[in-house]
Amino acid sequence: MRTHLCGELRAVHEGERVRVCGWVARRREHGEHLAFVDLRDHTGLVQCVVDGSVDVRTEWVVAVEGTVRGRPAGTHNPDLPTGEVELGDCAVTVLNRAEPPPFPLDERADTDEATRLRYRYVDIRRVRMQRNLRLRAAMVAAMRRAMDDQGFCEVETPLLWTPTPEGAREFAVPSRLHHGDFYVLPQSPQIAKQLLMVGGVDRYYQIARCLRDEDLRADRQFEFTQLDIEMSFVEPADVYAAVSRAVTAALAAAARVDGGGAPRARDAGSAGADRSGAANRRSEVPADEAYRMLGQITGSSDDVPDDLVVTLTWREAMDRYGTDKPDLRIPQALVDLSAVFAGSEVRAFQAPVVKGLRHPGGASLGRNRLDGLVDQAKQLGAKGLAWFKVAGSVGDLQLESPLAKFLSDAERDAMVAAAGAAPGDLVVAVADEWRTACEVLGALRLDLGRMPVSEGGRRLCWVTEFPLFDGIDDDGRLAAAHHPFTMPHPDDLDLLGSDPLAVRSLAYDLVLNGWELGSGSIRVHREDVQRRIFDALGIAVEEAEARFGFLLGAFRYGAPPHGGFAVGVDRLVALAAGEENIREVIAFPKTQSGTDPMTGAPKPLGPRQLRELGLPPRPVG
RNA sequence: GGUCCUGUGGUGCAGUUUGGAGUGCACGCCGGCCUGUCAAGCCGGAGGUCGCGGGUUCAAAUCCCGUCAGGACCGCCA
Repeated sequence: MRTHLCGELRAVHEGERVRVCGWVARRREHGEHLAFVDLRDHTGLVQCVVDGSVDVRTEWVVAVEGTVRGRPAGTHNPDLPTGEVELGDCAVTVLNRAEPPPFPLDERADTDEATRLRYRYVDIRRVRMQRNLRLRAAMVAAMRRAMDDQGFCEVETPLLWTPTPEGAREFAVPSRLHHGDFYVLPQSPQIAKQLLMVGGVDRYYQIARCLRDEDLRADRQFEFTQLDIEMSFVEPADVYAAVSRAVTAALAAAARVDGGGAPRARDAGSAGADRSGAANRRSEVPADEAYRMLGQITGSSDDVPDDLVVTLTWREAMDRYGTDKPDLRIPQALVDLSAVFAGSEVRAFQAPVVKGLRHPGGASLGRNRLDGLVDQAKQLGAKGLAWFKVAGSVGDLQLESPLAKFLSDAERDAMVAAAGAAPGDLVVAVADEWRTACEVLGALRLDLGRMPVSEGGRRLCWVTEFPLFDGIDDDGRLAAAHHPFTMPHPDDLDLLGSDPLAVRSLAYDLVLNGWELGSGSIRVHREDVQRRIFDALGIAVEEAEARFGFLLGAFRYGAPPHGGFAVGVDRLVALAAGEENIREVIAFPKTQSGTDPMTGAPKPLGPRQLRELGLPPRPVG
């Protein structure tokens, strides 16, 4: 039906008679003797010249047969890759008419997302979505290649799984053959992949769809995709290495797609897409930056600053950034002011820990903004927030603050020094339990320093040694931070009985610019250790058998030491695409309330179907 | 479950603070003109339940209450 793609036509094709197919991006008519039709397909846009009038409209589907020719002098279009040439002597065949699109496909337009989702099939025709979907495909292909090259075996695991009362809420699927019983859709292939290790697969991966019935966010959909990995006979460093190769391969592939490889999706559609705000929000990763990162992550390059990729323990991350997923693009870190205020008369500072944060230039913040910060701190669980505007000059500092008159000169100078503050800065401080103080200031740090995803470069870090347990759950029992099969840190095994909350684990996260890209752990493979963890969690033997029987059973038949990881593909692609939310890299996402404006899902089931599934009829009213 | 933002012809906005006629801008759409445009240009035209419901008022896009939808976040979540 076609001989060429629109976006590939160049001067080398001059003289060739070609046939291209696509959608009418625009039509420019100059009376009855001359008309221009810009034809668009997924590779780009080419100008077709019709000697006469032509009955086509925007978004009609047409085939154009024409002769490639150089454009007359002075009519080249430098905004188009095909701008040196055009199709002349065109014969236009209308393959299908189309109603005017419900919103402009032009990249400059900024359309309400609900409308875009309702007509997603039209939205996908736009350059942005074409580019994002191709970027995603290229990154997934690169990850597959990286895993294959490292000797991993791709295995599919069931979508119809068994309920496991652990972790996230699950989507339930009623059984037609066993009324009253349910399958669930997997939150992740976690248990299945561990069984594959028992099965001797040794190195497993899967581009796996995961489903969690939890409230949606900019970075969370009901269904999302993970590069799921599990490996036998490994230590954490082996997992880091395997994951790093896949992630850096994906980022390098993204750089190639985005940074100059052919075809360049951004050239499709309208000319001059660079002028659009939407286009400017995207980041273009130059290939050399991706390779620089690759060198960093694998440790194979010496000429890059060490802080591009860092490894932090969970405790360090909390202490310095107040979160387990630090955005390292923000230079400010939390500082400990406990020593400064150890003997303070300020009652508010008499707490286990006083932490501070410098906000450069923050002395200019108005009272409203400051009150807002105080409210925010309280909402996050702090008893209050102290703020100090630093004024004066070095050697003669003054503080502007409700608390200023209660501070001694020594305290004032020590605080300013500890915070690294200078006149014109703001210092905020929280006195509380260590974790609360860190988390509150961590949230404020993000609020004060947040930047668009496409700015500030890419700052990857591994966060390691997460706590094994994460406080007390609603039933008064200890809760597993990761999942109950996470291996305790070998140095902390003795604390399992005495001080479980202090036990570190061999669980780790990969974090990029404040986004949690993935997480994993070394798993428990020995029954005695597993029993001690269940003991600490308050899970009786019978209960453990009931909930995880088949896994524990499998572990009795020769479980190798193993561990793994899962990379959030949607988030990785979104970051590479410079998108603020993952819906932009998913073809058919759900809205925040979990609906699909295009299909109308979720919808009621008919009475016959309900009966077959053994479900009660829908209540009326 | 909660906090905040948004909702005005097909699209994107202004108008809402301080109530006074559905007023305006840009794009698109329809018709006409136009032989080198490329976000074509020029002329004309059509198109509105100001998300929905209630209240206050002589009068509501505007103020109040409720509700729905979309989004950001908290809770929740590997």
